[in-house]
Amino acid sequence: MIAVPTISVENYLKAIFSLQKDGEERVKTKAIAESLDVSLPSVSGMIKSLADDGMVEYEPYRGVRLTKKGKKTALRVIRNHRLIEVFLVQTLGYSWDEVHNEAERLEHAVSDTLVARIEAFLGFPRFDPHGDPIPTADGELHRREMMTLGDASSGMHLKVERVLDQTPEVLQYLDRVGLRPGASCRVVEVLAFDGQMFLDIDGQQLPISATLAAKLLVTELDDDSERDTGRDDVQAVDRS
Amino acid sequence: MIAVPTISVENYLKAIFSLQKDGEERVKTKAIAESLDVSLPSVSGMIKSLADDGMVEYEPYRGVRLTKKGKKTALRVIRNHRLIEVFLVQTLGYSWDEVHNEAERLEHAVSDTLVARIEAFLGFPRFDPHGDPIPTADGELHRREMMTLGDASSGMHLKVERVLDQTPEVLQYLDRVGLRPGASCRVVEVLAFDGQMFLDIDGQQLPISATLAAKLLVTELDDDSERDTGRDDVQAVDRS
DNA sequence: GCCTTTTATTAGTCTTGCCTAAATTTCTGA
DNA sequence: TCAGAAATTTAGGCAAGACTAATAAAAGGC
Repeated sequence: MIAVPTISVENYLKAIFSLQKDGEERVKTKAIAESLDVSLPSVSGMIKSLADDGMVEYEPYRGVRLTKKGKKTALRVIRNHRLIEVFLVQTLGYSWDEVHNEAERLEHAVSDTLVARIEAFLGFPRFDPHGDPIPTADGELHRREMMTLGDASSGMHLKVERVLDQTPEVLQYLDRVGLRPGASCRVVEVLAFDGQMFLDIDGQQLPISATLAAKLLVTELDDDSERDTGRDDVQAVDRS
Repeated sequence: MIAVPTISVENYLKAIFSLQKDGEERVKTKAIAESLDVSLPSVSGMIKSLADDGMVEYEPYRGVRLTKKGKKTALRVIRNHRLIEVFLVQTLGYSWDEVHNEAERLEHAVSDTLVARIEAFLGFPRFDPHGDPIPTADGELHRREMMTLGDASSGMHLKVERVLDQTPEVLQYLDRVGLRPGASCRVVEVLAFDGQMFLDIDGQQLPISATLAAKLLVTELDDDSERDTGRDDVQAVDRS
Protein backbone atom coordinates (compact mmCIF):
# COMPACT_ATOMS: atom_id res chain seq x y z
CA MET A 1 0.00 0.00 0.00
CA ILE A 2 1.78 3.10 -1.20
CA ALA A 3 0.20 6.09 0.46
CA VAL A 4 -0.11 9.08 -1.84
CA PRO A 5 0.01 12.42 0.03
CA THR A 6 -3.41 13.99 0.53
CA ILE A 7 -4.20 17.50 -0.63
CA SER A 8 -4.00 18.65 2.96
CA VAL A 9 -0.57 17.09 3.46
CA GLU A 10 0.70 18.62 0.23
CA ASN A 11 -0.51 22.04 1.32
CA TYR A 12 1.18 21.77 4.70
CA LEU A 13 4.47 20.74 3.09
CA LYS A 14 4.24 23.54 0.57
CA ALA A 15 3.55 26.06 3.35
CA ILE A 16 6.44 24.80 5.46
CA PHE A 17 8.76 24.99 2.48
CA SER A 18 7.85 28.58 1.66
CA LEU A 19 8.00 29.65 5.30
CA GLN A 20 11.61 28.55 5.66
CA LYS A 21 13.67 31.68 6.00
CA ASP A 22 17.28 31.62 4.94
CA GLY A 23 18.71 32.17 8.39
CA GLU A 24 16.24 30.17 10.46
CA GLU A 25 16.54 26.53 11.29
CA ARG A 26 12.93 25.60 11.93
CA VAL A 27 9.46 26.77 10.96
CA LYS A 28 7.11 27.77 13.79
CA THR A 29 3.70 26.24 14.31
CA LYS A 30 2.10 29.66 14.43
CA ALA A 31 3.49 30.66 11.05
CA ILE A 32 2.06 27.53 9.46
CA ALA A 33 -1.32 28.10 11.10
CA GLU A 34 -1.50 31.66 9.80
CA SER A 35 -0.31 30.72 6.34
CA LEU A 36 -2.96 28.01 5.94
CA ASP A 37 -5.65 29.76 7.99
CA VAL A 38 -6.16 26.83 10.35
CA SER A 39 -6.01 26.63 14.13
CA LEU A 40 -2.81 25.94 16.06
CA PRO A 41 -3.98 22.53 17.30
CA SER A 42 -4.68 21.50 13.70
CA VAL A 43 -1.08 22.27 12.87
CA SER A 44 0.21 20.41 15.92
CA GLY A 45 -1.81 17.37 14.90
CA MET A 46 -0.70 17.44 11.29
CA ILE A 47 2.92 17.95 12.24
CA LYS A 48 2.82 14.77 14.26
CA SER A 49 1.43 12.80 11.39
CA LEU A 50 3.95 14.35 8.97
CA ALA A 51 6.73 13.33 11.38
CA ASP A 52 5.34 9.78 11.48
CA ASP A 53 5.47 9.71 7.69
CA GLY A 54 9.07 10.93 7.68
CA MET A 55 8.17 14.21 6.00
CA VAL A 56 9.42 16.51 8.77
CA GLU A 57 11.75 16.45 11.74
CA TYR A 58 9.93 17.66 14.77
CA GLU A 59 10.86 18.57 18.30
CA PRO A 60 7.88 19.71 20.40
CA TYR A 61 7.77 23.46 21.05
CA ARG A 62 10.74 23.99 18.74
CA GLY A 63 9.20 23.90 15.29
CA VAL A 64 9.67 21.69 12.25
CA ARG A 65 12.13 21.20 9.46
CA LEU A 66 11.44 19.34 6.22
CA THR A 67 13.27 16.08 5.66
CA LYS A 68 14.65 15.22 2.24
CA LYS A 69 11.43 13.33 1.51
CA GLY A 70 9.26 16.24 2.66
CA LYS A 71 11.22 18.75 0.63
CA LYS A 72 10.96 16.59 -2.45
CA THR A 73 7.19 16.40 -2.10
CA ALA A 74 6.89 20.13 -1.49
CA LEU A 75 8.99 20.93 -4.55
CA ARG A 76 6.91 18.60 -6.70
CA VAL A 77 3.75 20.50 -5.72
CA ILE A 78 5.41 23.89 -6.27
CA ARG A 79 6.65 22.71 -9.65
CA ASN A 80 3.14 21.63 -10.58
CA HIS A 81 1.73 24.95 -9.45
CA ARG A 82 4.16 27.10 -11.38
CA LEU A 83 4.04 25.15 -14.60
CA ILE A 84 0.26 25.22 -14.48
CA GLU A 85 0.40 28.99 -14.05
CA VAL A 86 2.61 29.40 -17.09
CA PHE A 87 0.31 27.14 -19.07
CA LEU A 88 -2.80 29.08 -18.09
CA VAL A 89 -1.25 32.43 -19.02
CA GLN A 90 0.61 31.35 -22.12
CA THR A 91 -1.82 28.90 -23.68
CA LEU A 92 -5.24 29.82 -22.41
CA GLY A 93 -4.85 33.57 -22.15
CA TYR A 94 -5.31 33.98 -18.41
CA SER A 95 -3.92 37.16 -16.85
CA TRP A 96 -1.38 36.72 -14.08
CA ASP A 97 -3.79 37.77 -11.38
CA GLU A 98 -6.26 35.01 -12.29
CA VAL A 99 -4.03 31.97 -12.23
CA HIS A 100 -3.21 31.48 -8.57
CA ASN A 101 -6.46 30.01 -7.32
CA GLU A 102 -6.90 27.81 -10.37
CA ALA A 103 -3.36 26.43 -9.99
CA GLU A 104 -3.94 25.98 -6.26
CA ARG A 105 -6.50 23.28 -7.01
CA LEU A 106 -4.91 21.74 -10.09
CA GLU A 107 -1.46 21.32 -8.53
CA HIS A 108 -2.80 18.36 -6.49
CA ALA A 109 -4.59 16.66 -9.37
CA VAL A 110 -1.95 16.46 -12.10
CA SER A 111 0.32 13.44 -12.55
CA ASP A 112 4.06 13.75 -12.97
CA THR A 113 3.59 12.61 -16.55
CA LEU A 114 1.09 15.34 -17.31
CA VAL A 115 3.25 18.05 -15.81
CA ALA A 116 6.25 16.83 -17.78
CA ARG A 117 4.22 17.01 -20.98
CA ILE A 118 2.97 20.48 -20.15
CA GLU A 119 6.55 21.52 -19.44
CA ALA A 120 7.71 20.25 -22.84
CA PHE A 121 4.68 21.77 -24.56
CA LEU A 122 5.60 25.17 -23.09
CA GLY A 123 9.24 24.83 -24.12
CA PHE A 124 10.71 24.25 -20.63
CA PRO A 125 10.07 27.68 -19.09
CA ARG A 126 12.30 28.53 -16.13
CA PHE A 127 10.05 31.04 -14.39
CA ASP A 128 6.34 31.38 -13.82
CA PRO A 129 4.37 34.54 -14.66
CA HIS A 130 5.32 36.14 -11.33
CA GLY A 131 8.99 35.43 -11.88
CA ASP A 132 9.12 32.51 -9.44
CA PRO A 133 11.62 29.85 -10.53
CA ILE A 134 10.24 26.46 -11.59
CA PRO A 135 11.76 23.41 -9.86
CA THR A 136 12.97 20.67 -12.20
CA ALA A 137 11.41 17.21 -12.31
CA ASP A 138 14.18 15.88 -10.07
CA GLY A 139 13.64 18.51 -7.43
CA GLU A 140 16.28 21.10 -8.21
CA LEU A 141 15.34 24.68 -7.46
CA HIS A 142 17.71 27.25 -8.85
CA ARG A 143 17.54 30.29 -6.63
CA ARG A 144 19.34 33.55 -7.16
CA GLU A 145 20.20 36.15 -4.57
CA MET A 146 18.15 39.25 -5.14
CA MET A 147 17.35 42.40 -3.24
CA THR A 148 13.89 43.79 -2.72
CA LEU A 149 12.94 47.07 -4.27
CA GLY A 150 12.72 48.38 -0.71
CA ASP A 151 16.45 47.85 -0.28
CA ALA A 152 17.32 49.90 -3.36
CA SER A 153 18.57 53.45 -3.09
CA SER A 154 18.22 56.62 -5.15
CA GLY A 155 19.69 56.56 -8.61
CA MET A 156 19.75 52.80 -8.97
CA HIS A 157 18.73 51.39 -12.32
CA LEU A 158 16.79 48.17 -11.69
CA LYS A 159 15.14 45.27 -13.40
CA VAL A 160 12.03 43.68 -11.87
CA GLU A 161 12.62 39.95 -11.49
CA ARG A 162 9.91 38.58 -9.25
CA VAL A 163 6.71 39.52 -7.42
CA LEU A 164 6.18 38.01 -3.96
CA ASP A 165 2.44 38.49 -3.83
CA GLN A 166 -0.44 36.56 -5.37
CA THR A 167 -3.41 38.75 -4.51
CA PRO A 168 -5.31 39.81 -7.63
CA GLU A 169 -5.55 43.46 -6.54
CA VAL A 170 -1.81 43.84 -6.11
CA LEU A 171 -1.05 42.02 -9.37
CA GLN A 172 -3.60 44.05 -11.32
CA TYR A 173 -2.08 47.25 -10.00
CA LEU A 174 1.47 46.19 -10.80
CA ASP A 175 0.39 45.16 -14.26
CA ARG A 176 -1.32 48.49 -14.81
CA VAL A 177 1.74 50.52 -13.86
CA GLY A 178 4.07 48.24 -15.81
CA LEU A 179 5.97 46.63 -12.94
CA ARG A 180 6.03 43.13 -14.41
CA PRO A 181 8.99 40.74 -14.32
CA GLY A 182 11.38 41.90 -17.02
CA ALA A 183 10.47 45.58 -16.70
CA SER A 184 13.19 48.09 -15.84
CA CYS A 185 12.97 51.26 -13.77
CA ARG A 186 15.09 53.82 -11.95
CA VAL A 187 14.83 54.92 -8.32
CA VAL A 188 14.32 58.68 -8.27
CA GLU A 189 14.00 59.22 -4.55
CA VAL A 190 13.48 57.35 -1.29
CA LEU A 191 11.92 59.09 1.68
CA ALA A 192 14.01 58.15 4.72
CA PHE A 193 11.25 58.45 7.33
CA ASP A 194 8.73 56.03 5.84
CA GLY A 195 10.46 54.28 2.98
CA GLN A 196 8.11 55.72 0.38
CA MET A 197 9.79 55.52 -3.03
CA PHE A 198 9.50 57.32 -6.34
CA LEU A 199 10.34 55.40 -9.48
CA ASP A 200 10.89 56.42 -13.03
CA ILE A 201 9.41 53.82 -15.30
CA ASP A 202 9.26 54.49 -19.03
CA GLY A 203 9.48 58.19 -18.34
CA GLN A 204 6.56 58.13 -15.92
CA GLN A 205 7.00 59.08 -12.27
CA LEU A 206 5.49 56.47 -9.94
CA PRO A 207 5.13 56.48 -6.13
CA ILE A 208 5.54 53.09 -4.43
CA SER A 209 4.88 52.41 -0.74
CA ALA A 210 7.46 50.63 1.36
CA THR A 211 4.97 47.78 1.82
CA LEU A 212 4.67 47.22 -1.89
CA ALA A 213 8.38 47.73 -2.49
CA ALA A 214 9.13 44.85 -0.11
CA LYS A 215 7.22 42.52 -2.41
CA LEU A 216 9.25 43.21 -5.53
CA LEU A 217 12.54 41.44 -6.07
CA VAL A 218 14.91 43.29 -8.36
CA THR A 219 18.44 43.16 -9.75
CA GLU A 220 20.65 46.11 -10.49
CA LEU A 221 21.37 46.97 -14.11
CA ASP A 222 24.79 48.29 -15.23
CA ASP A 223 24.24 51.92 -16.19
CA ASP A 224 21.71 52.19 -18.99
CA SER A 225 22.46 48.99 -20.88
CA GLU A 226 19.93 46.21 -20.37
CA ARG A 227 22.09 43.29 -19.45
CA ASP A 228 20.87 39.80 -20.36
CA THR A 229 19.91 38.14 -17.12
CA GLY A 230 18.53 34.97 -18.57
CA ARG A 231 14.98 36.16 -18.03
CA ASP A 232 13.97 36.47 -21.65
CA ASP A 233 11.80 33.34 -21.33
CA VAL A 234 9.43 35.18 -19.03
CA GLN A 235 6.48 36.17 -21.10
CA ALA A 236 4.85 39.37 -20.05
CA VAL A 237 1.08 39.41 -19.91
CA ASP A 238 -0.32 41.36 -22.81
CA ARG A 239 -3.82 42.61 -22.27
CA SER A 240 -3.85 45.68 -24.41
CA MET B 1 -21.89 28.94 3.44
CA ILE B 2 -22.21 27.56 -0.03
CA ALA B 3 -21.22 23.89 0.03
CA VAL B 4 -19.27 22.80 -3.01
CA PRO B 5 -19.75 19.10 -3.84
CA THR B 6 -16.85 16.95 -2.68
CA ILE B 7 -14.94 14.67 -5.04
CA SER B 8 -16.78 11.74 -3.52
CA VAL B 9 -20.16 13.30 -4.09
CA GLU B 10 -19.28 14.17 -7.66
CA ASN B 11 -18.20 10.60 -8.33
CA TYR B 12 -21.42 9.19 -6.91
CA LEU B 13 -23.53 11.52 -9.05
CA LYS B 14 -21.51 10.68 -12.13
CA ALA B 15 -21.90 6.97 -11.45
CA ILE B 16 -25.65 7.28 -10.91
CA PHE B 17 -26.00 9.25 -14.11
CA SER B 18 -24.15 6.71 -16.22
CA LEU B 19 -25.96 3.78 -14.63
CA GLN B 20 -29.37 5.10 -15.65
CA LYS B 21 -30.69 2.78 -18.30
CA ASP B 22 -33.13 4.09 -20.83
CA GLY B 23 -36.01 1.89 -19.69
CA GLU B 24 -35.42 1.85 -15.97
CA GLU B 25 -36.78 4.32 -13.51
CA ARG B 26 -34.25 4.06 -10.71
CA VAL B 27 -30.65 3.06 -10.16
CA LYS B 28 -29.97 0.20 -7.73
CA THR B 29 -27.69 0.52 -4.73
CA LYS B 30 -25.77 -2.59 -5.79
CA ALA B 31 -24.99 -1.18 -9.23
CA ILE B 32 -23.54 1.99 -7.69
CA ALA B 33 -21.47 -0.02 -5.22
CA GLU B 34 -19.98 -2.14 -7.99
CA SER B 35 -19.38 0.81 -10.25
CA LEU B 36 -17.45 2.71 -7.59
CA ASP B 37 -15.95 -0.35 -5.91
CA VAL B 38 -17.26 0.55 -2.47
CA SER B 39 -19.38 -1.43 0.00
CA LEU B 40 -23.17 -1.44 -0.05
CA PRO B 41 -23.47 0.39 3.31
CA SER B 42 -21.22 3.14 1.98
CA VAL B 43 -23.66 3.64 -0.86
CA SER B 44 -26.68 3.61 1.45
CA GLY B 45 -25.05 6.25 3.60
CA MET B 46 -24.06 8.46 0.73
CA ILE B 47 -27.48 8.16 -0.86
CA LYS B 48 -29.06 9.51 2.29
CA SER B 49 -26.76 12.49 2.33
CA LEU B 50 -27.31 13.11 -1.38
CA ALA B 51 -31.06 13.04 -0.73
CA ASP B 52 -30.62 15.55 2.12
CA ASP B 53 -28.78 17.82 -0.31
CA GLY B 54 -31.56 17.51 -2.88
CA MET B 55 -29.32 15.71 -5.37
CA VAL B 56 -31.37 12.51 -5.61
CA GLU B 57 -34.86 11.26 -4.94
CA TYR B 58 -34.69 8.20 -2.79
CA GLU B 59 -37.16 5.62 -1.60
CA PRO B 60 -35.56 2.93 0.61
CA TYR B 61 -35.14 -0.45 -1.10
CA ARG B 62 -36.30 1.05 -4.40
CA GLY B 63 -33.19 2.81 -5.67
CA VAL B 64 -32.42 6.39 -6.54
CA ARG B 65 -33.11 8.87 -9.28
CA LEU B 66 -31.21 12.10 -9.90
CA THR B 67 -33.05 15.35 -9.31
CA LYS B 68 -32.58 18.25 -11.69
CA LYS B 69 -29.87 19.60 -9.39
CA GLY B 70 -28.13 16.22 -9.21
CA LYS B 71 -28.25 15.75 -12.96
CA LYS B 72 -26.82 19.20 -13.51
CA THR B 73 -23.90 18.47 -11.23
CA ALA B 74 -23.28 15.08 -12.85
CA LEU B 75 -23.29 16.61 -16.32
CA ARG B 76 -20.89 19.30 -15.26
CA VAL B 77 -18.41 16.66 -14.10
CA ILE B 78 -18.88 14.58 -17.26
CA ARG B 79 -18.39 17.68 -19.37
CA ASN B 80 -15.16 18.45 -17.51
CA HIS B 81 -13.98 14.88 -17.97
CA ARG B 82 -14.63 14.72 -21.69
CA LEU B 83 -13.19 18.12 -22.55
CA ILE B 84 -10.08 17.29 -20.55
CA GLU B 85 -9.76 14.06 -22.53
CA VAL B 86 -9.94 15.90 -25.84
CA PHE B 87 -7.40 18.41 -24.61
CA LEU B 88 -4.95 15.74 -23.49
CA VAL B 89 -5.18 13.89 -26.80
CA GLN B 90 -5.31 16.87 -29.10
CA THR B 91 -2.94 19.29 -27.45
CA LEU B 92 -0.55 17.19 -25.39
CA GLY B 93 -0.33 14.12 -27.60
CA TYR B 94 -1.79 11.55 -25.21
CA SER B 95 -3.18 8.38 -26.78
CA TRP B 96 -6.84 7.61 -26.10
CA ASP B 97 -6.02 4.76 -23.74
CA GLU B 98 -3.98 7.04 -21.44
CA VAL B 99 -6.45 9.84 -20.81
CA HIS B 100 -9.11 8.27 -18.63
CA ASN B 101 -7.29 8.13 -15.30
CA GLU B 102 -5.76 11.54 -15.75
CA ALA B 103 -9.15 13.07 -16.53
CA GLU B 104 -10.69 11.19 -13.61
CA ARG B 105 -8.65 13.32 -11.20
CA LEU B 106 -8.66 16.60 -13.10
CA GLU B 107 -12.44 16.67 -13.63
CA HIS B 108 -12.90 17.62 -9.97
CA ALA B 109 -10.21 20.29 -9.88
CA VAL B 110 -11.06 22.50 -12.86
CA SER B 111 -13.27 25.58 -12.57
CA ASP B 112 -16.13 26.26 -14.96
CA THR B 113 -14.10 29.13 -16.33
CA LEU B 114 -11.11 26.95 -17.09
CA VAL B 115 -13.22 24.33 -18.81
CA ALA B 116 -14.91 26.98 -20.91
CA ARG B 117 -11.53 28.32 -21.98
CA ILE B 118 -10.29 24.83 -22.84
CA GLU B 119 -13.46 24.26 -24.83
CA ALA B 120 -12.90 27.43 -26.83
CA PHE B 121 -9.20 26.67 -27.25
CA LEU B 122 -10.12 23.29 -28.73
CA GLY B 123 -12.69 24.80 -31.07
CA PHE B 124 -15.83 23.54 -29.31
CA PRO B 125 -15.47 19.81 -29.95
CA ARG B 126 -18.71 17.84 -29.74
CA PHE B 127 -17.27 14.43 -28.91
CA ASP B 128 -14.40 13.13 -26.83
CA PRO B 129 -11.73 10.74 -28.19
CA HIS B 130 -13.97 7.72 -27.48
CA GLY B 131 -16.89 9.27 -29.34
CA ASP B 132 -18.77 10.21 -26.16
CA PRO B 133 -20.78 13.41 -26.60
CA ILE B 134 -19.70 16.48 -24.60
CA PRO B 135 -22.43 18.19 -22.54
CA THR B 136 -22.72 21.95 -23.06
CA ALA B 137 -21.99 24.48 -20.33
CA ASP B 138 -25.70 24.75 -19.59
CA GLY B 139 -26.16 21.04 -19.16
CA GLU B 140 -27.50 19.92 -22.51
CA LEU B 141 -26.45 16.45 -23.61
CA HIS B 142 -27.23 15.67 -27.20
CA ARG B 143 -27.69 11.94 -27.49
CA ARG B 144 -28.34 9.98 -30.63
CA GLU B 145 -29.91 6.56 -30.92
CA MET B 146 -27.33 4.03 -32.01
CA MET B 147 -27.07 0.27 -32.21
CA THR B 148 -24.19 -1.75 -30.88
CA LEU B 149 -21.98 -3.64 -33.27
CA GLY B 150 -23.39 -6.80 -31.69
CA ASP B 151 -26.84 -5.92 -33.05
CA ALA B 152 -25.61 -5.60 -36.64
CA SER B 153 -26.14 -8.37 -39.18
CA SER B 154 -24.20 -9.73 -42.12
CA GLY B 155 -23.64 -7.42 -45.03
CA MET B 156 -24.21 -4.21 -43.11
CA HIS B 157 -21.89 -1.35 -43.87
CA LEU B 158 -21.17 0.49 -40.61
CA LYS B 159 -19.44 3.47 -39.15
CA VAL B 160 -17.92 3.28 -35.67
CA GLU B 161 -19.27 6.14 -33.58
CA ARG B 162 -18.43 5.43 -29.97
CA VAL B 163 -16.54 3.03 -27.70
CA LEU B 164 -18.15 2.13 -24.37
CA ASP B 165 -15.00 0.98 -22.62
CA GLN B 166 -12.15 2.88 -21.02
CA THR B 167 -9.70 0.09 -20.19
CA PRO B 168 -6.30 0.70 -21.81
CA GLU B 169 -6.00 -2.88 -23.09
CA VAL B 170 -9.29 -2.72 -24.97
CA LEU B 171 -8.56 0.73 -26.36
CA GLN B 172 -5.05 -0.21 -27.46
CA TYR B 173 -6.44 -3.24 -29.26
CA LEU B 174 -9.17 -1.28 -30.99
CA ASP B 175 -6.66 1.34 -32.02
CA ARG B 176 -4.36 -1.32 -33.42
CA VAL B 177 -7.05 -2.91 -35.57
CA GLY B 178 -8.38 0.47 -36.67
CA LEU B 179 -11.76 0.44 -34.91
CA ARG B 180 -11.69 4.09 -33.85
CA PRO B 181 -14.63 6.49 -33.94
CA GLY B 182 -15.03 7.57 -37.56
CA ALA B 183 -13.77 4.27 -39.01
CA SER B 184 -16.04 2.29 -41.31
CA CYS B 185 -16.34 -1.47 -41.74
CA ARG B 186 -18.58 -4.18 -43.18
CA VAL B 187 -20.05 -7.18 -41.38
CA VAL B 188 -18.94 -10.29 -43.25
CA GLU B 189 -20.50 -12.94 -41.07
CA VAL B 190 -22.10 -13.43 -37.66
CA LEU B 191 -22.00 -16.82 -35.97
CA ALA B 192 -25.48 -17.47 -34.61
CA PHE B 193 -24.50 -19.74 -31.72
CA ASP B 194 -22.02 -17.39 -29.93
CA GLY B 195 -22.32 -14.04 -31.62
CA GLN B 196 -18.76 -14.11 -32.89
CA MET B 197 -18.44 -11.66 -35.79
CA PHE B 198 -16.16 -11.22 -38.75
CA LEU B 199 -15.59 -7.72 -40.07
CA ASP B 200 -14.02 -6.39 -43.20
CA ILE B 201 -12.09 -3.28 -42.34
CA ASP B 202 -9.93 -1.67 -45.01
CA GLY B 203 -9.82 -4.99 -46.86
CA GLN B 204 -8.61 -6.87 -43.76
CA GLN B 205 -10.70 -9.64 -42.23
CA LEU B 206 -11.11 -9.20 -38.48
CA PRO B 207 -12.76 -11.47 -35.88
CA ILE B 208 -14.61 -9.69 -33.06
CA SER B 209 -16.07 -11.40 -29.99
CA ALA B 210 -19.66 -10.73 -28.96
CA THR B 211 -18.35 -9.19 -25.75
CA LEU B 212 -16.26 -6.66 -27.60
CA ALA B 213 -18.98 -6.05 -30.20
CA ALA B 214 -21.34 -4.99 -27.41
CA LYS B 215 -18.98 -2.16 -26.53
CA LEU B 216 -18.95 -0.54 -29.95
CA LEU B 217 -21.74 1.80 -30.96
CA VAL B 218 -22.21 2.09 -34.71
CA THR B 219 -24.46 3.66 -37.33
CA GLU B 220 -25.39 2.14 -40.63
CA LEU B 221 -23.99 3.67 -43.79
CA ASP B 222 -26.06 3.85 -47.01
CA ASP B 223 -24.41 1.46 -49.42
CA ASP B 224 -20.81 2.46 -50.07
CA SER B 225 -21.16 6.23 -49.79
CA GLU B 226 -19.86 7.70 -46.57
CA ARG B 227 -22.66 9.92 -45.38
CA ASP B 228 -21.80 12.96 -43.31
CA THR B 229 -22.90 12.19 -39.77
CA GLY B 230 -21.53 15.30 -38.18
CA ARG B 231 -18.64 13.40 -36.72
CA ASP B 232 -15.88 15.08 -38.66
CA ASP B 233 -14.82 16.97 -35.55
CA VAL B 234 -13.65 13.77 -33.94
CA GLN B 235 -9.94 13.67 -34.33
CA ALA B 236 -8.50 10.19 -34.63
CA VAL B 237 -5.38 9.45 -32.64
CA ASP B 238 -2.42 9.27 -34.93
CA ARG B 239 0.46 7.27 -33.50
CA SER B 240 2.12 6.03 -36.67
C1' DG C 1 -47.71 -19.34 -1.03
C1' DC C 2 -43.46 -20.38 1.54
C1' DC C 3 -38.38 -20.65 1.74
C1' DT C 4 -34.01 -19.46 0.21
C1' DT C 5 -31.12 -16.17 -1.97
C1' DT C 6 -30.17 -11.61 -3.10
C1' DT C 7 -30.31 -6.89 -2.08
C1' DA C 8 -30.51 -3.15 1.07
C1' DT C 9 -30.44 -1.01 5.48
C1' DT C 10 -29.05 -0.22 10.27
C1' DA C 11 -25.63 -0.35 13.89
C1' DG C 12 -21.30 0.52 15.27
C1' DT C 13 -16.24 1.49 14.25
C1' DC C 14 -12.16 3.70 12.08
C1' DT C 15 -9.33 7.42 9.96
C1' DT C 16 -8.49 12.04 8.49
C1' DG C 17 -8.50 16.60 9.40
C1' DC C 18 -10.69 20.12 11.35
C1' DC C 19 -12.43 22.64 15.74
C1' DT C 20 -12.63 24.80 20.95
C1' DA C 21 -11.16 24.75 25.66
C1' DA C 22 -7.73 23.77 28.89
C1' DA C 23 -3.10 22.89 30.24
C1' DT C 24 1.72 23.50 29.53
C1' DT C 25 6.05 25.36 27.96
C1' DT C 26 8.81 29.11 26.37
C1' DC C 27 9.77 33.85 25.94
C1' DT C 28 10.13 38.62 27.52
C1' DG C 29 10.55 42.55 30.24
C1' DA C 30 10.83 44.76 34.63
C1' DT D 1 14.52 36.11 38.71
C1' DC D 2 10.14 35.78 38.04
C1' DA D 3 5.39 37.11 36.48
C1' DG D 4 2.62 37.80 32.60
C1' DA D 5 2.23 37.10 27.69
C1' DA D 6 2.72 34.33 23.77
C1' DA D 7 3.22 29.99 21.65
C1' DT D 8 2.36 25.22 21.75
C1' DT D 9 0.47 20.93 22.97
C1' DT D 10 -3.10 17.90 24.96
C1' DA D 11 -7.85 16.62 25.59
C1' DG D 12 -12.07 15.93 23.73
C1' DG D 13 -15.47 16.56 19.80
C1' DC D 14 -17.44 16.69 15.18
C1' DA D 15 -18.21 15.56 10.20
C1' DA D 16 -17.24 12.94 6.07
C1' DG D 17 -16.73 8.80 4.12
C1' DA D 18 -15.11 4.48 4.29
C1' DC D 19 -15.55 -0.40 6.57
C1' DT D 20 -17.67 -5.14 8.85
C1' DA D 21 -21.39 -7.55 11.10
C1' DA D 22 -26.07 -8.01 11.85
C1' DT D 23 -30.82 -7.29 10.46
C1' DA D 24 -34.61 -6.55 7.31
C1' DA D 25 -36.93 -6.41 2.96
C1' DA D 26 -37.64 -8.04 -1.78
C1' DA D 27 -37.39 -11.51 -5.37
C1' DG D 28 -37.19 -16.05 -7.31
C1' DG D 29 -37.85 -21.19 -7.29
C1' DC D 30 -40.76 -25.05 -6.34
